[in-house]
Amino acid sequence: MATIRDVARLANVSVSTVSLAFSQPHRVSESTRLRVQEAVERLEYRPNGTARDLRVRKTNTIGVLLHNLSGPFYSELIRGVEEVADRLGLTTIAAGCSGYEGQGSVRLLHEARVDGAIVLDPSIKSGDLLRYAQESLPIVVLDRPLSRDFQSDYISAVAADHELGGFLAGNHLLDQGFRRFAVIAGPVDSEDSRLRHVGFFRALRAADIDTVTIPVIHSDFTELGGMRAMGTLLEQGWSLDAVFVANDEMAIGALQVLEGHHVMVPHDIAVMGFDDIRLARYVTPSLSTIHQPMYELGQAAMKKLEGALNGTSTGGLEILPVTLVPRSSTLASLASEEDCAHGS
Amino acid sequence: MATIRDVARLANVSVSTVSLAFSQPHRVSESTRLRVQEAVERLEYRPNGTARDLRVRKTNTIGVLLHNLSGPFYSELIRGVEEVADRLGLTTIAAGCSGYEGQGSVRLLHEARVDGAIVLDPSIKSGDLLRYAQESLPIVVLDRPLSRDFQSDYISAVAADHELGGFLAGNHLLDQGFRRFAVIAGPVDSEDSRLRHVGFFRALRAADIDTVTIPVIHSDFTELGGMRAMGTLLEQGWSLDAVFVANDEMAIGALQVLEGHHVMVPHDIAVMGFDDIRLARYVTPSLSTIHQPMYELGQAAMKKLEGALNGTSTGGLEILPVTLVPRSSTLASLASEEDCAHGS
DNA sequence: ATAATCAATAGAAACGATTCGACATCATTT
DNA sequence: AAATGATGTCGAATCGTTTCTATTGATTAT
Repeated sequence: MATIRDVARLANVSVSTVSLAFSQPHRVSESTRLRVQEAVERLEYRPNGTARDLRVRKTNTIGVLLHNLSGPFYSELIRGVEEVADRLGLTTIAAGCSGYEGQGSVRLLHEARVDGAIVLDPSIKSGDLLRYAQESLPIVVLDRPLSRDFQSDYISAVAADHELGGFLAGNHLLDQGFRRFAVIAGPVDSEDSRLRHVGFFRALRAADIDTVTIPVIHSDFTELGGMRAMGTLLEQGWSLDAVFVANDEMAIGALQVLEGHHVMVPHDIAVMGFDDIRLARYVTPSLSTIHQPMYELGQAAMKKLEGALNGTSTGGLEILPVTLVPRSSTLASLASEEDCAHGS
Repeated sequence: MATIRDVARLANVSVSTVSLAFSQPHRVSESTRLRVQEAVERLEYRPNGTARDLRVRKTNTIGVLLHNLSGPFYSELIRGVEEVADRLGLTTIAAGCSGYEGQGSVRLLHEARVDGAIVLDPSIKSGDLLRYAQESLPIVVLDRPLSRDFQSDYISAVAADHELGGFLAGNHLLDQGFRRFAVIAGPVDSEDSRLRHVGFFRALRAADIDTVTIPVIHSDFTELGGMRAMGTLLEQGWSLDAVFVANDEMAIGALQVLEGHHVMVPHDIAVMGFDDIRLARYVTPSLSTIHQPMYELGQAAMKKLEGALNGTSTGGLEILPVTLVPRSSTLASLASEEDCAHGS
C-alpha cells in the first residue's frame, strides 16, 4: 500500500503539502495540486483510516450494538439510524454481541473504535456501559430499562411507550366486547413486558374488570415459547374471550396452537400481539398488534447521539408513542360470524 | 482517557514494560505485573484500538457489506459469518452501503479499516472491489456474479447453486403433474435470476416441454413487483397450471393478486418461489420454494476469507447446493380437491 | 576468575496520517 | 526603500501503541 510519503516523493513535494492538497485544495497552487493528483492515481494511493483516526482522535463512525445481527426485527430501526448518520457524514456499523467479553462488539466500545454507540443489547451490563460512556464516547440505549443508578451525562435513552401499548391493546379488546382475558407475558426480568402488562391491566381496571383473576403465563418471547404458553392455558381449561400476548413472535406461536386445537380465532378466542413484525400481516388470521415505530426509534436514537457528539446534548429519556394496528385476530365482527366461511 | 504512558508513570515502569505485562505476562516479574495491574484499574485504562491497529497493521475486524442492513434475508447469513469469525477471534461488523461513494461502508474498504470483507452488495462496482482487494485485504463476494475479467488472487466467491434450484423447481412442478407454465423472473441484469431461469427450463426441456412458448415477465424482486407481474399474466389471459417465481417476495405478491382474483392456489394455479424466506411458511397457502442455505453460505464465506487471511488461500468459487421445500402452494393433491373446503 | 547466559527492564524507532509554526518569495503599501 | 502582507511550501511534533535493540545485574559454565 502506498503511503502519503510515497505520494509526496513522487510529486516532489512535502508530506504536509500532500495532506493540504486533500483537505484544503485552494491552499496549494494549481500546479502542485495536479502533480499530487497524478501521483495519487499512479500509486493508487488511499489514505489509511487508522492513522487518521489516531491523529484526529475521531473515527467518524458510530456503532449499533445488537444482541445478534440476526434479528429481522431491528432492520427498520437500523435504517432509521443510518439515514440520520449518513446525513451527518458518519458511517454506521452494526455488530452483534454473541461472543464473550472482549470478543466481538464490546471491543468497539472498549477500544474506542467508534465515536459513539447505540446499544440495543440487554445482555451488555449496565455497569460496563457506565464505564465506557464518556464525553468522547456517548451512548444511547434503546428500548432497554435504565435503572435509577444508571445516570450519566453521556448516556441517554430512547424507548417506545410500552405502557401505552398495553393500554391501547386493552382498550381495543374491550371495545370489541371481550371480557374474559388471559395474558402471555415475556420473561419476568423483561422491563418491556412488564410495562406492556401494566398498561393492559390499567385499561381493564378502568373498565372495572377484576385483574386479579386473570391468568398470566410468563414465557420467553419466542414462537415456541408462545406455543407452550398457549398450550398450558388451554390445558388449564380457562374460559377465555381474548389473550393478550406480549410480543408477536409468541402470538404467532399461540395462533398455531389454537389452530391445532381447532379453536377458531377470533371466534372462540381473540389474540392480540405486540411489535407489529412483518409476519403479523401475513399469518392467518392476520394478527392485531401494537406497532412500534422502529424506524423513528432509530432516527431518534441517532439524533440524540448527534446531540451528545457535538455537545448540545439533551440527555435523558425520550419516549415515542406506539399505535394500535387492528387486524382480523381480534375483530368482533368476525368473532360473531358463523363457524363455516362461505366463499372466500 | 488514560494512556499507556499514564499507566507506566503510575506504576513506575517504562511504557514498554506495561505493554509486555499485557501481551506476555510471564516475561515480567510478579511484582511489576501487580503494580501495572493496579495502575490500570486505578486509571480505568483501556488500550486505544486505533493506535494498536496502526502499529500492528491489522484490525482483527472483518466487514460484511450489505446493500442495506435492513434485509431480514441476510440475518441467518451473518449468523454464519459471526460464528466462524468468533472462533477466530475476529470481530464482525456489518455495514450498509446505502450512501454514495466515500460515505458509508465503502470507507471500510477504502481506508483499510478491516482486515478482510465479505461483500453481498451488488451495487458495489466490481472494478472497485478489484482495486481494493489485495494481500492485506482479501475479499469474498457472496452470491453475486463475478465475471471473467473479475479475477484476482485476493477475491474469491461463494454462491448458492441457483441453476440447480431452478432445475429442482421445474422437476417438482412436473412431478406434480403441471404442464403449462409461466415464469416471473427478476431484473434482466440479475445473474441469479437468470441461472434460476436456466435451471428451470433445463428441467422442462428434459421432459420434452417446449419452453419457447412459455411467457416470461421480468420484475424487480419486490412484493409489489410480483403483484404487477402476476396481474399482467392474468390480464393477458394465459391458461396456466403453474408459475415459477424467481424469489419468494415476488411469489408472495403474486399469491395476493391471485387471491384477489379468486384464483385458487394451487387448485387453479400453483405457485413456486425461491429463497425460503421466513414468511414463506406462514402465508396462505404456504409457499413451496427452494431453500438457500444462508447460514452455511455465511460460514463458507468466512472460512474462505480465513484462508485468504492466513495465506492458505483456496481462492476460486465455491457453490453450495440448494434444496426443494415443497409446501401447499404446489401440492397436486390439494389442486385436485373440490372448490369448497370442508371444516379446517 | 572470567566469559557466557539469562531475566527484567528501559529507550527509541516505527506505524501513517494531520497540523502548527516557520520560512522563503513576491506583491503591495507607506 | 523599508515595512507589511499574502501565498505556497516545508519540517517537525504528535496521536498511543508495539516491538526491536540495548543495558543492567545476577547466575551459571568453563
